[in-house]
Amino acid sequence: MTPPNPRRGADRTPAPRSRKPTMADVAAELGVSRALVSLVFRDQPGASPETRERVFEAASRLGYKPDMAARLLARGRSKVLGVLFTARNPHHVDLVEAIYPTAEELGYDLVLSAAVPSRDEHKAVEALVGHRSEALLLCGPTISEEDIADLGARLPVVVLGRHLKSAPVDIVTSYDRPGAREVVDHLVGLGHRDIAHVDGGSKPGAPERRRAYRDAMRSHGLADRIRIIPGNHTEEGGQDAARGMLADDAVLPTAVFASNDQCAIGLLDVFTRAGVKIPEQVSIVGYDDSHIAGLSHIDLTTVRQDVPRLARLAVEAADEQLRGVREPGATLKLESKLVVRGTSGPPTQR
Amino acid sequence: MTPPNPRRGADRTPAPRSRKPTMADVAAELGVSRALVSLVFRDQPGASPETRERVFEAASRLGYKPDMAARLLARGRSKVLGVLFTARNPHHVDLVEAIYPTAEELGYDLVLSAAVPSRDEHKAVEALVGHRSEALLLCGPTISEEDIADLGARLPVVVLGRHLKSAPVDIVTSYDRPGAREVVDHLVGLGHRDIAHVDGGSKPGAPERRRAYRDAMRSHGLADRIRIIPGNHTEEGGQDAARGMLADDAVLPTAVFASNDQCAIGLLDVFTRAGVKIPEQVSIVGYDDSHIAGLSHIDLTTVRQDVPRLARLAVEAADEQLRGVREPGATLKLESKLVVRGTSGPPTQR
DNA sequence: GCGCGCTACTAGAGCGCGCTAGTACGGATA
DNA sequence: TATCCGTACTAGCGCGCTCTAGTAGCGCGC
Repeated sequence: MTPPNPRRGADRTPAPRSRKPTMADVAAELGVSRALVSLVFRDQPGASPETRERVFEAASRLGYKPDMAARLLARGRSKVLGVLFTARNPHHVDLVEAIYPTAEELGYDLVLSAAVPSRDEHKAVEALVGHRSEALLLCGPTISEEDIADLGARLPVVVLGRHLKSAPVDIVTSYDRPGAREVVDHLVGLGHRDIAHVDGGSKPGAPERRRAYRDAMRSHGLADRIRIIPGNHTEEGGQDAARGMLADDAVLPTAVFASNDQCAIGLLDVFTRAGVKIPEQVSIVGYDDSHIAGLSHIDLTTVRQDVPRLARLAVEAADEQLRGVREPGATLKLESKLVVRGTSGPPTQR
Repeated sequence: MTPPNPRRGADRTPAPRSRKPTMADVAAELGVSRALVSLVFRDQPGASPETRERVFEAASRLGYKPDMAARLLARGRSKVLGVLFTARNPHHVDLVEAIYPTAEELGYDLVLSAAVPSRDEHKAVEALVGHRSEALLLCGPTISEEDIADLGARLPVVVLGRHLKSAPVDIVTSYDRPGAREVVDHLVGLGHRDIAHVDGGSKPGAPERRRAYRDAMRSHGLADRIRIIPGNHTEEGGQDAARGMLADDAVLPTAVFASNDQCAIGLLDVFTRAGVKIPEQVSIVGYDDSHIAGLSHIDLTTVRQDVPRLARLAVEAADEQLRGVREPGATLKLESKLVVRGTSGPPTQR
């Protein structure tokens, strides 16, 4: 007897609750075979309507629920999609919400795994793979491109909101250029010329937005006004950037385009607190239009990504890879568009 | 041949990727038994250090990862905790973040299931059970007490942040009375007398907070100033309540105590937008101290729940139930405390 | 020299289910 | 009556793993 498991029973039945009923229990109850019960629960042809009725009745009477783990194991296909997201990122939360309906429609079950401070993305992804996800949907993953490529070699992977040079995975994201372009157009149209950009470092989407900002500024003849302030995609990043700008001897820009909404909110926080009037003294524009941006108290001008379609395309891409109808490596891009709210307005004269 | 599955192979191997290696592959590679590989991966005694080394080496060379589904099936204990949360609720997100470390410490794996608009809590819970969760942690569940009791009869359940009269489940929550008491004390101390409460209807925690507000008001001799405005635990709830108060002919209260942070933020939104100065004209206090409340732009005075301890106690409670060391039905309550920030201040004279 | 206990390992059943390849049977066709 | 077909069902293997009950081999004391 091995010390860690003195008695099988003690470990197998943790609480004195009644054992979960299985398919065999239902079959025995009705005096039929397991296979028949299985047919009924899989909604496959081969059982008479009366039998189906009886099976369902007996099952609910016994409290039988199909066991996913066994089902996954027995089926070649698990029909489970693993979703990695960052708990703190409201845009990711929006994506997760939007992924559910399409997944259900295509017959997939979802397993979520959150990257949180105490648990990095590697662990989160391992958990998903371990739970037999057939494919992975990664919301703005920050792990290295090599790691993503390795994952992509093992199973179908769809990356949301991040560009990759060359990984055997599908990519679903928004065009950054038109969005950033619209932001700069909007601000220039309001009369701004000193438009700074707080970037997101190397976070997903950030390099592209930075580049798009630069291009848009140049095309407005504002190349000499390009000002990029290092930041990242968190409130803290925005706060730090704002503090830096306030401490700086140089005058404040009249408008700041942040790399995402959280960063913009961080800017908003520090500026408001410092008595800087928004948008009179400084206009602020974010990116993502996460649900938090629309709150009227925040009321952030931002670039809306088409979250429902992003989510739908991502799930469909995963499904296509799983069905083998095409090779991985597709890149799908959606239009995004400016949503003007209260944090942007014409600059006041100095 | 059944039409839905023309060829087994076609359905079994969705993509032309190489089959996932199994324990048998690792064992064959080394010329040992599967059981030995199993021992090594479970970190059980009975294998020599050299063998362990060789097993790990071969496993990583082949890209072997243990298959959870099979492991869950074979093990009596799955060591999986199912966590239900509401994606949109930042306090729930905080809880999820906090649950991970303790779960890991006690050797549990987590499966998350989000309740989102298109997918109610019943479905989310079924998914958790189907994925073989041994126990359920429910963050502020809104399903009926009967449903929770039924769940509790099937497997260990721990409810966070909601009181229940009589269900065979563990409850981990905060004392509402001292928190609400502190809020009212604080506001009264600042000079407020017209302190309204926007409640959360029947949402988890709301009835208790409402009652605690009433009691606190009474004990300050402000029974005649008690004013309860129907709301709920979303931004929209707070917004509606604020609009109602603004439309009302009666004068605004000088302070509003909201049933949770999201509701408070909704109030903040509408008031700010209507030109009501916060906190000069109206002080606003929330409840939960979710990470969003601390943003300096929101800077909400609120009641902090001890999220890390709540999370730890919840996981420990689930573990205790699973180990059978006690019957379910325990109620654990933690202290919570007021965090004074910028949305509360002395009332101005009228 | 023999049993003893220990370490290092293996055989094989079984977890709950899905799926292929059947069988049994009633009725239509030849 | 023999053949064929379709419907309603069943037998039993196998998914990848865990776990109990072993066995083989080795040094040890008496």
